[in-house]
Parts: sequence; structure tokens; C-alpha cells
Amino acid sequence: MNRHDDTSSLDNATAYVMLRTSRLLRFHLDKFLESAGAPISPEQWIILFKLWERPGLPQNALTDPVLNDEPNITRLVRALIQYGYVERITDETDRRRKLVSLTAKGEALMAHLLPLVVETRKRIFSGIPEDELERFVELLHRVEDNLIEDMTHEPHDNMTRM
Amino acid sequence: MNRHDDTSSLDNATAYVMLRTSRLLRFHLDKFLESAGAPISPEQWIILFKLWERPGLPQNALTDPVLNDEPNITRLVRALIQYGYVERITDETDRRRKLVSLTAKGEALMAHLLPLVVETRKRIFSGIPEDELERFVELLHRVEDNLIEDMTHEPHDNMTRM
DNA sequence: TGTAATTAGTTGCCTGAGCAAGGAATTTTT
DNA sequence: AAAAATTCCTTGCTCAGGCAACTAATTACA
Repeated sequence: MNRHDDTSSLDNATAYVMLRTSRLLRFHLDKFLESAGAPISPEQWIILFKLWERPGLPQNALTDPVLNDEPNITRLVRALIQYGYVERITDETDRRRKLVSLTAKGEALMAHLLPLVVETRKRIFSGIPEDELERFVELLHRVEDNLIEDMTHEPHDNMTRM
Repeated sequence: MNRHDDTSSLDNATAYVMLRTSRLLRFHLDKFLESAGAPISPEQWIILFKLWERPGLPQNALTDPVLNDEPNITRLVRALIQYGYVERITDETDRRRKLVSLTAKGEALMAHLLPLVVETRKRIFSGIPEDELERFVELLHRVEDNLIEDMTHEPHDNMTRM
């Protein structure tokens, strides 16, 4: 790896560009939600979306090994309850569980936001034909698989402490 | 947007998948650095890489409007100095500036890590032909441009408080 | 030339995420 | 059926990131 060839430059490093783009994506979503009058974070938006798709989920169904662990979900849901977008009831058939749903206020928020999101999505991916976008997502999934595969095969034991 | 069609599902939402993949990418880099014996964070790795490419940069050249603002650079560089990978001298032609470079120890670390990184990169993007990878990065840049463009055209003023 | 504006870097504060440990309810084991 | 293990959720701790305010050095301006 030469100090100044193109492949070594950070700006051309795929991983680096992905990191940048996704950070920007989160920032953009944050600004979008703010300008749409929704006082929620991108992470809370994801929760609301999942609940909109499938109401009455237990909290652990909201977790994601990559994005949000259980403690995070607890905090995110708590905040959404305080805003009044979400309600949480104990599952009487299994009292460990707490089932989470959108309130009427939460449904109203989603009804307000979703059309705007669809529009925004168009702008974000404008100039990219549909089939390329599909391929793009496929590649993302491929990378994700490779990453997980690689981590389960660790360690490579280059444990020379520097 | 129907509550249960495919386009609305989060798992198929490009932005969501990108968010997941990039989070995973950062996690993978973190584990890689650890297993390679380098006690640094992915963010610190980026700093070291930039300094390896171009030694003697002033700190503000290390900032990135998306990834790391000035306060962050200050902290990251301070940590790297404490580890002994980096040194910082005041620019005598402009005493506001502090010029940052790799130490011999930092150079040695990079010499150790870089070949491993090249290998790892191959594994991460395996199964994806070179030309597709290039297109992939192009699309990322395109999305990034769209995002920035969109944010500068804000606000759309849907400021109805929900 | 002296005052204002700008630039580079730092510090402090607040929020959000990762991780370990704890607590309550349920299931498994013996 | 009592004890152990598991599951679901919560709390507490620590650390990184974003933002505003601050200091020091330099440049612009009047």
C-alpha cells in the first residue's frame, strides 16, 4: 500500500465513504423530523415506524443487535411515552413482557410524517434508477453478511501489542 | 404508503439498511483494531490514516464536517498523543496552529496495521466485482450530494407542532 | 496604530450508546 | 414442588459526539 496512490486514499475507501454517508443520512433525518415538527430523534423514528408496521410488539422485538440493544429500547420507548406517542401495557399472559403500541397521537404523527418521508426519500435517491437502487441494497446486505461472517471467524491473533 | 407493502418495510428501506451496515462496519473495524493489538478507536484510526497520508497537518485539516468537528479532533489527537502515536508542535509561522504528525511509534503501528487492513478489506467486499464496487461508491457520493443539496434547500416549513 | 473581526484550538455541558449488573416473572430441572 | 436457569426489562456507569462559549493568535479596517 503506497502512501499516495488512489486506492489508499481515505476519500476512495469504500468503508470511509459509507461511514460518512450514513452519518449524513442520520443528520438529514434529524433535520427532517425537526422541520416536520416532530420532536423525536432518528432512533425514535425507527421505533415509531416499527410500531406503525406492527402494533403491540413486546419491547424485545424492537431491539436490533446492530442498532439498538435492550437498554436503548427501554430509554427510547420511555421518551416516546413521555411525548405521548406510545403506550406500554404489561402482557397479562406473560407478565415479564410489556407490549408497546402507538397512541392516537402517535398514529396522527405517523399519518403526518409518512407522506413527507416518501417525498424526501425520492429526493435523497434522485438520479439513481430503481434497478440500481435495488442492486445497491443487495450489495449492502452482502457487505453486512461478509462483516458478520468475518467477525465470527475471528480472532486472527495478531495480538502483538503495539 | 400502505401499512404492509414491501416498499414501506424498514428492512427494505435503503436508508435503514445503510445505517445498519455502517454501524456494523464501525463495529467490525473496532474489533479488527483490537485483535490487531492496536488500542485505538475507529475514529482514531481515521486520524492516524490521514496523518500517514500527509504528515504535519494542522488540526483543522483533520476535521470533517460530517464525521468529526474541531472539539472531537482535539480529543482524538490528545488521546493519540497519550498513546505516543502522534506528536503535536506549534507552527511558529502561525502560532495559532498546531501541526500534527505520526511519531516513530505511530509509523510502526501503521506499518503493522496497513497490510492487515488491505487483507481485511478484501474479505469485507468479497463477492463484489471491482466495477460494481466502484459504482457502489459513486452511488454513495450521489446520495451524499443529494442529502447536502436537500438540507441547504430546507426549510420546507411543515412546522406544525405535533 | 488601535480596535474589530476572524481563525485555530480548547473546555464544559448535555445527550445518546455500549456494557455489566440487577430484579421480576416464567420455565426447566430434579 | 423447590431450586436453578432463563427471559424480559430496567438501572447505573462510562465514554464518545454535538454544540455553545471561551482563549489566544492573527488579520482587516478605519
